[in-house]
Amino acid sequence: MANPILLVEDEPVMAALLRQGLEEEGYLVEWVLTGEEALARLEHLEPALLVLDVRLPGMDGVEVCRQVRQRWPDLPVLMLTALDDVENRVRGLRAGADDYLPKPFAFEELLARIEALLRRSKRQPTRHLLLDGPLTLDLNARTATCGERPLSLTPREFDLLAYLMQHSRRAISRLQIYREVWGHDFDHGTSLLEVYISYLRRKLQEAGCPCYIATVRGVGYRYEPAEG
Amino acid sequence: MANPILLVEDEPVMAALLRQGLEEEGYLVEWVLTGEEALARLEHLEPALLVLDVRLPGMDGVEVCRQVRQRWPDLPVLMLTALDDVENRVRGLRAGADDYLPKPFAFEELLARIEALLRRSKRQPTRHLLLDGPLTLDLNARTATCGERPLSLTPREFDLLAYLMQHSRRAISRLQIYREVWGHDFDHGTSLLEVYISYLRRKLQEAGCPCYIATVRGVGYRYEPAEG
DNA sequence: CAAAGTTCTTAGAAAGGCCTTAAAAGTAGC
DNA sequence: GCTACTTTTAAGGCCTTTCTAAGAACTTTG
Repeated sequence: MANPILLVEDEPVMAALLRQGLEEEGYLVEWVLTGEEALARLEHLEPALLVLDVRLPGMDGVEVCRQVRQRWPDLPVLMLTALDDVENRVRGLRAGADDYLPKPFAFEELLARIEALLRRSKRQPTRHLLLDGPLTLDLNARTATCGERPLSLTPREFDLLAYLMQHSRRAISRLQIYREVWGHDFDHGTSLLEVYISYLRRKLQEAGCPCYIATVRGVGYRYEPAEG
Repeated sequence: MANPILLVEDEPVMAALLRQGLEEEGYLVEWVLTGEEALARLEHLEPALLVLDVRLPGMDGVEVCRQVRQRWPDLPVLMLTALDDVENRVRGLRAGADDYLPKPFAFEELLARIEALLRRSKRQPTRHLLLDGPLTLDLNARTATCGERPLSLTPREFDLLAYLMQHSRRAISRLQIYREVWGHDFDHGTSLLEVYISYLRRKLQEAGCPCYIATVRGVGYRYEPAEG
C-alpha cells in the first residue's frame, strides 16, 4: 500500500546517504546492491520509482533498465551516471530511463528530479505520515512536529506517541500499550508507562502543543488533538 | 477509487479550487453548497469522506457534523475552520469530526490529511456510540456528553450509566445491575447502588441534562431520555 | 394517622491509582 | 573507557474513587 522507492546502488556509503536523505523526506526506501537483486525484488514489490546506478557489479545499469522497461513499462527510472560518461547516458536513455543525474550531484537536485518524475508518473508513493490535529509524526524519518515546531523525542517516546495517535480519541488500555510499544504481555508493576506519559506531556506542553494525553482512569490513556 | 469525496462549501471560488485540486489527484468530488443539501445527498451517495466547512449558511458545520455522525457513524469527516476559531474547532471535534484543518492551509496539507483519514478509516473499527436523547456515551473513548457539555464520570458511574442506557426505557432490577456493573451476584446490604444513582442524578442535573433516572419502586431503576 | 418499609443523601474512612522526581542501570558514540 | 543520552526502577505524595454507615425523606399500608 505504501509504495517505496527502490534504490539500486552497490556502494554502501552512497546508498546509506541517499537512503537517509530520502527517508528524512518521508519516502520509504528499499535498497538492493545489484541489478539481479533489483529484478527479483520487483516481482513482489511495487515501487513508485527506481533509482539506478549505472555502474554496478554484474549486470550493468543500462541492461537492468532495459529489462525493467520490458516488464514494467510504467515504472519511472532515474539513472545515476558518472559526470563524463556520455556514452552510458545515451545508452541509458535509449534503454528507457526517464531521467539521469550525473554524479556528483547536490542531494536537493536528486529530490527535485524524483518529485518531478513522480508527479509525471501520477503514481504517488505514499508518505508515511501520521497526522492528527496539530501534531505530525513522520514514521519514516521518525520525526515529530507540532505545527511548525519540531519535537525532539526519544525512540520510546516516539513509539508511544505514534501508537496513541494511531488510535486517536480512543481509550487504550495499559496492557495494550505495553504489548504494542514494549512488546511485553504484562504490566511491570513499576510505573514505567506513567513515567513516559509524563515525559510526553511535558514535551508537548513545552512546545505549546494544543493537544494532550487524557488519563482514562482504571483503563489507560487517550490522545486528544485539541483542548476541551 | 469508486467512492467520491463530498465537499460542503458555500464559497464558489474556494470550492472550485479544492475541487480542481482534488480531481487532479484522481479523486472524484461531489460538491454541495449547504448542510441541508449535504444531508440529502448522503441518503443516496456513499462518499468515502466528507470535507466540511464550518461556516455555512443555514445549518452550520458543527450541526451538520452531529447529524451525520448519528446516521453514518463511520464516515470520516474533515472540518475546515478559521485559524483562530478555537471554539468551533472544539465543538466540531466534540460533535464527531475526525480531523480539522485551519484556514488558510496549503493544499498539500489538505491532501495529506485526506489520505491519512482514508487510511485510518480502513483500519479502525467503527466508533461505538450510545446515543439516547441528549446524552452521548462514547464507549471507545469512554467519554460522556450531554448535548455540547462534557460530563465527567468516574469509571463506575460511566459503566452504570452505560448499562442503564443500553436498556433505555425499561425497568432494570437491582440484582441485574449488581451483576452486570459490579460483577457481584448479591445485594451488599448497603445502599451502594443508591449512592451511585444519586451521584449520577446530581451530575446530570448540574449539566442541565433533560433526562433522568426513574426509580421503579420495589424493582430497580429506569433510564428516561426526556421528560414525559 | 402512625408504623413499616424503601429510597435518598451526606459525610467520612479506606483503598487504590496516578504523577512526579530522583537515581540507578543500560547503550551508544567518540 | 569516558561521556551523554535513554530506559528502567523505586518511592513518596497527592488526589480520586469506592464503599460503609447512619439518619432524613418519602411511600405504602394497616
